[in-house]
Amino acid sequence: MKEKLQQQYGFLFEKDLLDAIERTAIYKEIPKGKIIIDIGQSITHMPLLLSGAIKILREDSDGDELLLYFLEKGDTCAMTFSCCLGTSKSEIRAVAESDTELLMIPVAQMDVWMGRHKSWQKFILESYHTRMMELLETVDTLAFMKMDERLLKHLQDKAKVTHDAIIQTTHHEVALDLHTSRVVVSRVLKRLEKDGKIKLHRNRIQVLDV
DNA sequence: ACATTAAGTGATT
DNA sequence: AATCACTTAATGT
Repeated sequence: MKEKLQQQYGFLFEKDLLDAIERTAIYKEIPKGKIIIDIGQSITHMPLLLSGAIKILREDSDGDELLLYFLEKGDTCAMTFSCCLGTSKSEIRAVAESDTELLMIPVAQMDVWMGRHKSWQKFILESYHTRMMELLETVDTLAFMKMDERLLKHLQDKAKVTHDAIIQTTHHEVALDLHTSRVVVSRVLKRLEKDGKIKLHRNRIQVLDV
Protein backbone atom coordinates (compact mmCIF):
# COMPACT_ATOMS: atom_id res chain seq x y z
CA MET A 1 0.00 0.00 0.00
CA LYS A 2 2.86 2.36 0.76
CA GLU A 3 4.40 1.76 -2.66
CA LYS A 4 1.09 2.37 -4.40
CA LEU A 5 0.55 5.58 -2.50
CA GLN A 6 4.01 6.69 -3.52
CA GLN A 7 3.37 5.64 -7.09
CA GLN A 8 0.05 7.43 -7.56
CA TYR A 9 0.52 10.48 -5.36
CA GLY A 10 4.24 10.72 -4.70
CA PHE A 11 4.79 13.47 -7.26
CA LEU A 12 1.89 15.50 -5.85
CA PHE A 13 2.52 15.61 -2.13
CA GLU A 14 5.49 16.36 0.12
CA LYS A 15 7.01 13.67 2.25
CA ASP A 16 5.39 14.66 5.54
CA LEU A 17 1.95 14.81 3.93
CA LEU A 18 2.45 11.36 2.45
CA ASP A 19 3.43 10.13 5.88
CA ALA A 20 0.34 11.73 7.38
CA ILE A 21 -1.85 10.08 4.75
CA GLU A 22 -0.27 6.75 5.48
CA ARG A 23 -0.91 7.17 9.20
CA THR A 24 -4.56 8.26 9.03
CA ALA A 25 -5.92 6.51 5.95
CA ILE A 26 -7.77 3.23 6.02
CA TYR A 27 -6.89 0.85 3.22
CA LYS A 28 -9.84 -0.85 1.54
CA GLU A 29 -10.35 -3.28 -1.30
CA ILE A 30 -13.67 -3.08 -3.11
CA PRO A 31 -14.85 -5.94 -5.33
CA LYS A 32 -16.37 -5.16 -8.72
CA GLY A 33 -19.99 -4.09 -8.64
CA LYS A 34 -20.11 -3.09 -4.98
CA ILE A 35 -21.71 0.20 -3.95
CA ILE A 36 -19.13 2.34 -2.17
CA ILE A 37 -21.28 5.32 -1.31
CA ASP A 38 -25.02 5.49 -1.87
CA ILE A 39 -27.40 8.41 -2.21
CA GLY A 40 -28.44 9.85 1.12
CA GLN A 41 -25.56 8.28 2.98
CA SER A 42 -23.55 10.68 5.08
CA ILE A 43 -19.98 11.05 4.01
CA THR A 44 -17.44 10.31 6.69
CA HIS A 45 -14.43 9.53 4.59
CA MET A 46 -12.87 10.73 1.43
CA PRO A 47 -11.64 8.10 -1.02
CA LEU A 48 -8.30 8.24 -2.83
CA LEU A 49 -8.12 5.73 -5.65
CA LEU A 50 -5.02 3.56 -5.80
CA SER A 51 -6.15 1.23 -8.56
CA GLY A 52 -9.27 0.17 -10.40
CA ALA A 53 -12.16 2.37 -11.46
CA ILE A 54 -15.38 3.72 -10.01
CA LYS A 55 -18.49 4.94 -11.78
CA ILE A 56 -20.51 7.81 -10.41
CA LEU A 57 -24.27 7.64 -10.87
CA ARG A 58 -27.23 9.90 -10.29
CA GLU A 59 -30.66 8.50 -9.57
CA ASP A 60 -34.07 9.94 -10.42
CA SER A 61 -37.24 9.75 -8.36
CA ASP A 62 -38.25 6.45 -9.97
CA GLY A 63 -34.97 4.83 -9.06
CA ASP A 64 -33.58 4.96 -12.57
CA GLU A 65 -29.87 5.52 -12.87
CA LEU A 66 -27.78 7.75 -15.07
CA LEU A 67 -24.02 7.55 -15.32
CA LEU A 68 -22.22 10.83 -14.67
CA TYR A 69 -18.54 9.92 -15.04
CA PHE A 70 -15.79 7.47 -14.20
CA LEU A 71 -13.05 7.86 -11.59
CA GLU A 72 -9.64 6.31 -12.18
CA LYS A 73 -6.51 5.77 -10.16
CA GLY A 74 -5.17 9.02 -8.81
CA ASP A 75 -8.66 10.51 -8.72
CA THR A 76 -10.87 11.37 -5.82
CA CYS A 77 -14.56 12.05 -5.39
CA ALA A 78 -15.60 15.67 -5.68
CA MET A 79 -18.76 14.97 -3.74
CA THR A 80 -16.78 14.61 -0.56
CA PHE A 81 -15.49 18.18 -0.84
CA SER A 82 -18.94 19.61 -0.42
CA CYS A 83 -19.33 17.96 2.94
CA CYS A 84 -16.67 20.32 4.26
CA LEU A 85 -19.03 23.12 3.28
CA GLY A 86 -21.84 21.86 5.45
CA THR A 87 -23.76 19.23 3.54
CA SER A 88 -22.85 15.77 4.64
CA LYS A 89 -25.25 13.62 2.62
CA SER A 90 -24.18 12.17 -0.69
CA GLU A 91 -26.12 13.27 -3.77
CA ILE A 92 -24.65 10.51 -5.87
CA ARG A 93 -23.96 6.78 -5.88
CA ALA A 94 -20.48 5.38 -6.37
CA VAL A 95 -20.12 1.84 -7.68
CA ALA A 96 -16.89 -0.07 -8.25
CA GLU A 97 -16.53 -0.54 -12.00
CA SER A 98 -13.73 -3.03 -11.50
CA ASP A 99 -11.94 -4.40 -8.46
CA THR A 100 -10.67 -1.31 -6.72
CA GLU A 101 -8.15 -0.41 -4.03
CA LEU A 102 -8.63 2.83 -2.18
CA LEU A 103 -7.61 4.82 0.85
CA MET A 104 -10.33 6.23 3.06
CA ILE A 105 -9.41 9.47 4.74
CA PRO A 106 -11.59 10.92 7.52
CA VAL A 107 -13.15 14.17 6.34
CA ALA A 108 -11.90 15.98 9.43
CA GLN A 109 -8.37 15.49 8.15
CA MET A 110 -9.18 17.38 4.98
CA ASP A 111 -9.65 20.65 6.87
CA VAL A 112 -6.42 20.20 8.76
CA TRP A 113 -4.38 19.46 5.65
CA MET A 114 -6.06 22.27 3.74
CA GLY A 115 -4.43 24.76 6.05
CA ARG A 116 -1.16 22.93 6.49
CA HIS A 117 -0.20 21.73 3.03
CA LYS A 118 -0.39 23.83 -0.10
CA SER A 119 0.03 20.72 -2.25
CA TRP A 120 -3.14 19.33 -0.69
CA GLN A 121 -5.00 22.56 -1.45
CA LYS A 122 -3.83 22.39 -5.02
CA PHE A 123 -4.83 18.76 -5.33
CA ILE A 124 -8.36 19.40 -4.03
CA LEU A 125 -8.85 22.43 -6.23
CA GLU A 126 -7.57 20.69 -9.32
CA SER A 127 -9.68 17.61 -8.66
CA TYR A 128 -12.73 19.78 -8.30
CA HIS A 129 -11.93 21.42 -11.57
CA THR A 130 -11.37 18.24 -13.58
CA ARG A 131 -14.53 16.70 -12.10
CA MET A 132 -16.46 19.78 -13.12
CA MET A 133 -15.09 19.52 -16.66
CA GLU A 134 -16.04 15.87 -16.89
CA LEU A 135 -19.51 16.68 -15.70
CA LEU A 136 -19.85 19.38 -18.35
CA GLU A 137 -18.71 16.89 -20.93
CA THR A 138 -21.39 14.39 -20.00
CA VAL A 139 -23.99 17.15 -19.97
CA ASP A 140 -22.90 18.00 -23.49
CA THR A 141 -23.18 14.42 -24.67
CA LEU A 142 -26.59 14.14 -23.04
CA ALA A 143 -27.90 17.30 -24.58
CA PHE A 144 -26.32 17.33 -28.03
CA MET A 145 -25.36 13.80 -29.01
CA LYS A 146 -27.60 11.09 -30.41
CA MET A 147 -27.84 7.65 -28.95
CA ASP A 148 -25.30 6.09 -31.31
CA GLU A 149 -22.62 8.64 -30.44
CA ARG A 150 -23.42 8.48 -26.74
CA LEU A 151 -23.24 4.72 -26.77
CA LEU A 152 -19.93 4.58 -28.59
CA LYS A 153 -18.44 7.20 -26.29
CA HIS A 154 -19.64 5.28 -23.27
CA LEU A 155 -18.03 2.09 -24.52
CA GLN A 156 -14.77 3.88 -25.26
CA ASP A 157 -14.75 5.46 -21.79
CA LYS A 158 -15.47 2.12 -20.25
CA ALA A 159 -12.68 0.48 -22.20
CA LYS A 160 -10.34 3.25 -21.09
CA VAL A 161 -10.95 3.00 -17.35
CA THR A 162 -10.81 -0.77 -17.40
CA HIS A 163 -7.74 -0.82 -19.67
CA ASP A 164 -9.29 -3.46 -21.85
CA ALA A 165 -10.89 -3.14 -25.28
CA ILE A 166 -13.12 -6.08 -24.40
CA ILE A 167 -15.91 -5.00 -22.09
CA GLN A 168 -17.66 -7.54 -19.91
CA THR A 169 -21.25 -6.39 -19.82
CA THR A 170 -24.78 -7.02 -21.06
CA HIS A 171 -26.92 -4.80 -23.24
CA HIS A 172 -29.22 -4.46 -20.28
CA GLU A 173 -26.52 -3.04 -18.01
CA VAL A 174 -25.43 -0.57 -20.67
CA ALA A 175 -29.04 0.51 -21.03
CA LEU A 176 -29.23 1.23 -17.30
CA ASP A 177 -26.07 3.34 -17.36
CA LEU A 178 -27.30 5.43 -20.26
CA HIS A 179 -30.86 5.53 -19.00
CA THR A 180 -32.42 3.98 -22.06
CA SER A 181 -34.01 0.65 -22.91
CA ARG A 182 -32.26 -2.60 -23.68
CA VAL A 183 -33.92 -2.86 -27.08
CA VAL A 184 -32.51 0.47 -28.18
CA VAL A 185 -29.04 -0.53 -27.01
CA SER A 186 -29.23 -3.80 -28.93
CA ARG A 187 -30.30 -1.99 -32.09
CA VAL A 188 -27.67 0.73 -31.90
CA LEU A 189 -24.95 -1.79 -31.04
CA LYS A 190 -25.94 -3.82 -34.06
CA ARG A 191 -25.48 -0.77 -36.26
CA LEU A 192 -22.14 0.09 -34.69
CA GLU A 193 -21.02 -3.44 -35.42
CA LYS A 194 -22.05 -3.12 -39.06
CA ASP A 195 -20.06 0.13 -39.21
CA GLY A 196 -17.02 -1.75 -37.96
CA LYS A 197 -16.73 0.22 -34.72
CA ILE A 198 -17.27 -2.71 -32.37
CA LYS A 199 -17.63 -6.47 -32.28
CA LEU A 200 -20.47 -8.14 -30.42
CA HIS A 201 -20.41 -11.35 -28.42
CA ARG A 202 -22.61 -12.66 -25.67
CA ASN A 203 -21.86 -10.83 -22.40
CA ARG A 204 -18.98 -9.10 -24.13
CA ILE A 205 -18.39 -6.10 -26.35
CA GLN A 206 -15.11 -5.48 -28.14
CA VAL A 207 -14.28 -1.89 -28.99
CA LEU A 208 -12.32 -1.74 -32.25
CA ASP A 209 -12.26 2.00 -32.80
CA VAL A 210 -10.32 3.31 -29.78
C1' DA B 1 -33.78 -32.30 -22.15
C1' DC B 2 -35.52 -28.28 -19.97
C1' DA B 3 -35.45 -23.72 -17.85
C1' DT B 4 -33.26 -19.36 -17.71
C1' DT B 5 -31.07 -15.43 -19.37
C1' DA B 6 -29.13 -12.60 -23.26
C1' DA B 7 -29.80 -10.77 -27.66
C1' DG B 8 -32.27 -9.80 -32.28
C1' DT B 9 -36.40 -8.01 -34.80
C1' DG B 10 -40.91 -6.19 -36.59
C1' DA B 11 -44.67 -3.42 -35.56
C1' DT B 12 -46.71 0.44 -33.10
C1' DT B 13 -46.75 4.94 -30.85
C1' DA C 1 -36.39 6.57 -28.91
C1' DA C 2 -39.69 3.70 -26.08
C1' DT C 3 -42.61 -0.28 -25.57
C1' DC C 4 -44.70 -4.69 -26.77
C1' DA C 5 -44.59 -9.04 -28.28
C1' DC C 6 -42.20 -12.59 -30.00
C1' DT C 7 -38.07 -15.33 -31.81
C1' DT C 8 -33.57 -17.11 -31.58
C1' DA C 9 -29.27 -18.18 -29.39
C1' DA C 10 -26.29 -19.30 -25.51
C1' DT C 11 -25.78 -21.21 -20.89
C1' DG C 12 -26.74 -23.48 -16.66
C1' DT C 13 -28.83 -27.66 -14.13
